[in-house]
Amino acid sequence: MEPIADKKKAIFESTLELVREKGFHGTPMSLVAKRAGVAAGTIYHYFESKQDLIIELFYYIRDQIIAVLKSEDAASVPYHKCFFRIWYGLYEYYSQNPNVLMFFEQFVNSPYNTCVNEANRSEFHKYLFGFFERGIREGHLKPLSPKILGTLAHANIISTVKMYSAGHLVLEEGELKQIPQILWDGMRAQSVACKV
Amino acid sequence: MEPIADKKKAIFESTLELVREKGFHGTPMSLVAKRAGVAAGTIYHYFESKQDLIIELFYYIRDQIIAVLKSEDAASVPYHKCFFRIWYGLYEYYSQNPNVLMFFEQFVNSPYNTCVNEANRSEFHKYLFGFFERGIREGHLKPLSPKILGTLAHANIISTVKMYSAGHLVLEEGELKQIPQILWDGMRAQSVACKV
DNA sequence: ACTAGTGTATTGAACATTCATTCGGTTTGC
DNA sequence: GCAAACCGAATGAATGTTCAATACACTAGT
Repeated sequence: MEPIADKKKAIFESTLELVREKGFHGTPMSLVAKRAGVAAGTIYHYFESKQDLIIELFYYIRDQIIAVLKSEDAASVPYHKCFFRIWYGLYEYYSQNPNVLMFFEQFVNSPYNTCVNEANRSEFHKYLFGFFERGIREGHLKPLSPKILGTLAHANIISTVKMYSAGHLVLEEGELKQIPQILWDGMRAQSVACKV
Repeated sequence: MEPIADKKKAIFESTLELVREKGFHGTPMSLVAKRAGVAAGTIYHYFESKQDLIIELFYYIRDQIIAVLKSEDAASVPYHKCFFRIWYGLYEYYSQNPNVLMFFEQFVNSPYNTCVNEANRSEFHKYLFGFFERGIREGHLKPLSPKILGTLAHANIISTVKMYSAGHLVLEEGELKQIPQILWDGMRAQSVACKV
């Protein structure tokens, strides 16, 4: 994987910022160009069209998120610990990259999402679901579909970050620790004695 | 609250469909008009601008969702039961109105969301958080902020519906029952004996 | 070392199109 | 007969994209 050309990266970052500020429809190519410090025509040297730019950008950040996932997952670490490490890892990443989160959320809820073929979209899911598949297999988690557990976990993280960045969340000491705990308590294999 | 004029409702429904199909930026007023069976100018009789239309539409569906919430919440029903009733109620509503869900998600992740003042946005939250406040007060739920529990619960419902409507979820018998159960197990006040 | 040559990167003004909005006129309901 | 509802072609601004021209990087030949 060769390093991304400077200008290409600048165009990505510029688009990320603008989409957060103004949405897809309020982000003209002329502004993308200006903020990236390039000419309008240059964008079309790297990308076929606006749609192409946005889809490529989606892949670009998808790979970053996968990297976070990989860095926090380790078969040598106890599963329970990995679970929390991944939770915090993604939480940190999204918190520190709010542009990414907003773009991501706008993207997956927009018709662009259907432009991405299944294989590419689920590259991220492959890793996420794999982790939960392991948890089920090893008996740490309730025996549901890994897809379900993975999706619910991710939604949990994302909505926590959104609360935080919207300023709705007073991060009282320990409150941040209890959120992944809710998730864990809900998903972990219940001992029979606990049935209410 | 007087009943909404036929044309106005037609414009709302048309916009809902189109936003799902093509996103905000791919939804021209001319198409909204055509699909609603009205002239372009008529839209401007009911709404000041496109932005106004979209924000009004947001209120329109917000009120529908509040209605679902109210219809499933009843102080006379045991809390635990209400919890599941609300979960299924919203699940059903979003499942049967996928346009609403898509619009809602696009809206809250877009800059339009910042056009809505806090009081209006949180009209829905008022009811949702109120329900969780009660659960905490009565000792059914973990003593976290109602905002946190409410937001996590809603995210849980929404991502379940999205999984379903994306076709990723094989609704094996009982699998749908386990998802709110995960939520409940995570949020309910843990009896001390259960600590692992 | 110098030149000519070749392909890539970059520019930004110009173009064609799209789209939100307007407005003068027409219909409808009372 | 009047006001509100409605129409839809016209308008003007905004925007994605193109393209002819320029700058740059690199090689090969002398």
